[in-house]
Amino acid sequence: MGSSDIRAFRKLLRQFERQLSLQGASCCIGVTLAQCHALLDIEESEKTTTGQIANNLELDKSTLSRTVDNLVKRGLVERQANPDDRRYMLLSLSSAGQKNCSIINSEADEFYESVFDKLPKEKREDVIRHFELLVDAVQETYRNTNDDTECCE
Amino acid sequence: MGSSDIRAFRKLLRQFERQLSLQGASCCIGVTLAQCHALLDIEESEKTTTGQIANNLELDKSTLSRTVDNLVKRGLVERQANPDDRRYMLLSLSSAGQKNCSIINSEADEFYESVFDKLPKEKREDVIRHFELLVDAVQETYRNTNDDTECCE
DNA sequence: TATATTAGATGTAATATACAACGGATGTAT
DNA sequence: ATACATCCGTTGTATATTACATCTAATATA
Repeated sequence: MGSSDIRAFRKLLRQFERQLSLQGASCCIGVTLAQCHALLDIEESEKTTTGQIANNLELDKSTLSRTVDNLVKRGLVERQANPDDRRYMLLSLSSAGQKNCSIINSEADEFYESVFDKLPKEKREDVIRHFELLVDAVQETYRNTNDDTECCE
Repeated sequence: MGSSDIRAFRKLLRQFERQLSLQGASCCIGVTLAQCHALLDIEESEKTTTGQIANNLELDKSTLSRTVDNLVKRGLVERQANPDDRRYMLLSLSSAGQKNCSIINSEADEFYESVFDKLPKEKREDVIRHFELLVDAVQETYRNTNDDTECCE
């Protein structure tokens, strides 16, 4: 693993970042990338809290409070105080929200199916498995990194 | 490749997106993610044009015009009209810009070296190679996708 | 020469985001 | 039991990114 390998990898990564941000720019049902992630997060863990999602999405709690506000205004998410501890707000999908998640999921599934169609059949699982290794390694590196030596790209 | 594989992959992808956007949020030398990408783009192809970079970064030309504005104001980039066709602006790094790129590169190199350190030695190249397959497949899918069936995540 | 196209800049508006401060709810210690 | 601390979420405020539409200057084309 010479430094030129790292450079080549980083270049790929930038390209990928651009692809992803392009994708998120205008979302099919008119939700932003963060809103979309929040929706899918809520879908996955019903009765989650605002703070939990802020953590998952690496966003400030104030940002997420407003994101959720918008989702509530659009009628996609319902917010109710947890009766056991009324500081917490429990978030769940409305039926419209569930429908929207279905749309997002089926369109995204379709997109990525066609991505994997472009790969030779025998490599598809390898690509996923190695991607998982990468994501985990990045995750772990973040955890170990103190804020001083933060990277920037 | 069942649909549950796709779902699992998409979840990984969202996690990765969050990691990357976190990383870009506050860049080491105080440039944003797009500024950073623009700098590295200019570094790579000296005497490139504003439009070229806008294409590379999938950003509107007006957005990039302002991004470059900021980089010029910060003294990192120089902008000069192409004498052969004075509609074009040729962009190049100032010496301060070169220095900044070095900083970005060395910090990012360090970060990703430590990412790959987390992987078993024999898998590192595999991870990169498979990532490249993925990025290329996504790229190709974008090219083939008409705007109607755009994905959103 | 007149018109069309192109590159980049600017006006404008929408949006995402973070930080700070605040309010109410719960836990803790004296 | 009361005072203090901590915690969750919201709101005030400021900044920055971005796109679309429009504009200007430069070049190409008919």
